[in-house]
Amino acid sequence: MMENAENKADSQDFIDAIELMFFAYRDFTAVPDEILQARGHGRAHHRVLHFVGSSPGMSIANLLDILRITKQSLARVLRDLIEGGYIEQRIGRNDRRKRLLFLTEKGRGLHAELMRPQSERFARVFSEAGSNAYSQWHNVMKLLLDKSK
Amino acid sequence: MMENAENKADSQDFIDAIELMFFAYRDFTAVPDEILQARGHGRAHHRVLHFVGSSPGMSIANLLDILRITKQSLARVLRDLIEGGYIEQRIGRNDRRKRLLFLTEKGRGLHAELMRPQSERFARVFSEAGSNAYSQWHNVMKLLLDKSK
DNA sequence: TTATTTATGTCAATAAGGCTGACGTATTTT
DNA sequence: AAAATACGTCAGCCTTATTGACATAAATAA
Repeated sequence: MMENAENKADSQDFIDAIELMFFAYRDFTAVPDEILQARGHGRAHHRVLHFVGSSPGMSIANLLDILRITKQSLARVLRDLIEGGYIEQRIGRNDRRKRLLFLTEKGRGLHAELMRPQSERFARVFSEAGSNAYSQWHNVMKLLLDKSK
Repeated sequence: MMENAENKADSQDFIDAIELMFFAYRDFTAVPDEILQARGHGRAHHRVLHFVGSSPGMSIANLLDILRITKQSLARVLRDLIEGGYIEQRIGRNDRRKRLLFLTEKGRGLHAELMRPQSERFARVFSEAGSNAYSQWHNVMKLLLDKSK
């Protein structure tokens, strides 16, 4: 590893990085938030739709693990989505205690609508940033995660 | 190393990127959230401390612009921080309507305590990710921001 | 000088989305 | 048969956000 002072992130860079996390997340969630608000849902609904959409058949416990919220908090959002016809539950075949979650046709429609602006944003960003920008960015973001949990 | 011959981000990569934004932000804010909760504050207090700390002397309107919340929302948090002795207001010299915000000594202490785990996290990440990881990551994050606002 | 705009403060009501605690039920595991 | 697991639900509370209305002081425009 090069001890090149110019290339090395310093403490001002860390402050900038902290702020970038805030601004990027704020702007990134703004468009789906608006779409959802118009339908009477919120960001919490988006997250559930997203994870059920990208991992169909996940259990409640599985989803709680990902979201790191309590089952009481999830219950309210999930009830909205089930009553609204976006998500359906099916009893597990192997373990009949489990309620496996799936998007309905309507749910897939909303999920796609919410994902589109974010996918387009990333498509534009990675196209502007150059050919290997994705793998570099992805690598840093992965390292930011808590692996202990 | 090279799994993708074209090196171009595809739609599965965009889904991964969307999830990385969620997980990275969740994990990134978890440690300061715990520190603050133990003192009876929340994430909103952190944001105010952070921006006042890194731009001393900013006005209320300035801070509202950055946070994109209403003044009524800010008021509660700011009152906590002023009454708790973390932030002080000084009347603007040029424009006496403005209330310029500064951290007190106590505020700088808490600010540093909150920033430390996040700085250390970034220091570790960028050290593991290689010498030019910071500038690449930074570039992508900047492109993610809404420039229109 | 008077009128208006700007910067800020504050009161009241409301909502979303978290939390803890407690209890119930069905199902699986021991 | 007993215990653990997966889930549902009721009740109450907190933080952080919202909208709307109104007040005050200071700067700026007419």
